[in-house]
Amino acid sequence: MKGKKCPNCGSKDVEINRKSGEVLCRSCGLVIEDNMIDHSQEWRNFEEERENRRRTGAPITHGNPIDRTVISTSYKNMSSNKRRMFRHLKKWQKRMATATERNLTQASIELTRIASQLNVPERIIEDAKRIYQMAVYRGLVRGRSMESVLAGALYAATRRGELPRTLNEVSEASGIGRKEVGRTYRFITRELSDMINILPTKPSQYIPRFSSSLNLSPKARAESMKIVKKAHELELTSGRGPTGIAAAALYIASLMHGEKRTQREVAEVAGVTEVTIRNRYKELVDVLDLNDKLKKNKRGRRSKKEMQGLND
DNA sequence: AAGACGAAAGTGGTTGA
DNA sequence: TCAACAACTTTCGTCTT
Repeated sequence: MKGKKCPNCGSKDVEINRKSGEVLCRSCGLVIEDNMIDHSQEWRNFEEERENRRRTGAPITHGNPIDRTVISTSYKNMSSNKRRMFRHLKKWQKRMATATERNLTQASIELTRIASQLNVPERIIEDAKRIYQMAVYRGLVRGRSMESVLAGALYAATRRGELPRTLNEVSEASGIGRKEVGRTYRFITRELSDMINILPTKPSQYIPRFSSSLNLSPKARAESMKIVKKAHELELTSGRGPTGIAAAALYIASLMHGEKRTQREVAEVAGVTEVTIRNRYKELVDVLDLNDKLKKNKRGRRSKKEMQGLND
């Protein structure tokens, strides 16, 4: 399988996935060949099928059939009728291909805009682009807005890149409702599960970002990391939302080091409610035996300098 | 008055029959 | 396909600082 080029972007960086029987372009995510598996597509819509195909442009399944089946340019030995027909098909082929390209260009611009609000590193933005492209080539955007799929792709990419943003954050940056982001995220990751795999996030992945949003000292941050680690060892984390655990750990750490933050403040940053923090807080304090340590610092107050830091 | 606490009812997703 | 279920949210009254 050497010398293969991606018909979409021309890159020679092509990968063969033996498990799924697909040939995948590493640069743009296009599935070039898929001989073994039939993922039955959603765009089959019986009555409306014919209409839909025309109205929505290229009937792109995973692997763009237009790129795979290049209509011959040799018109020899054809009747003039046939020739006309073939020229017609050619024209359509070109149109549909450029429509997809335009869509991807537009998406790329939009994605950059959203991502810039979240301080996401370039490599994650690129990953999100690739995920979006795969979604497009598999027809997963149909029935969804481009923005919501982008939001889902970006959320997925931040998780893959081990720098997860919360659903709240992605929702705010993209203007897509939080539930909607979650739904599309779940949908596209399920549909693309053979190409991308996403591990559950860990509370520790949120600590650095949250603690800096809360202006906590490095000492308090290290403390919260310790708490999270212990919680993990004691299996207090399974089935719980990782952001809630991170939030509670930060809250506890803030008390222990005399840098008290209110539950409200921590909840805001972590995108959970105070109730959730209280629940995790209780569990953590019970199991980790932190009661006496907390009592010592109960009078901890903020310095003026810290207050200043919060006002920007 | 602000923050913390906890009960109770509601939401949306997962799971297993 | 449906009901049971767990985690989380919303709302609200009460206690604490």
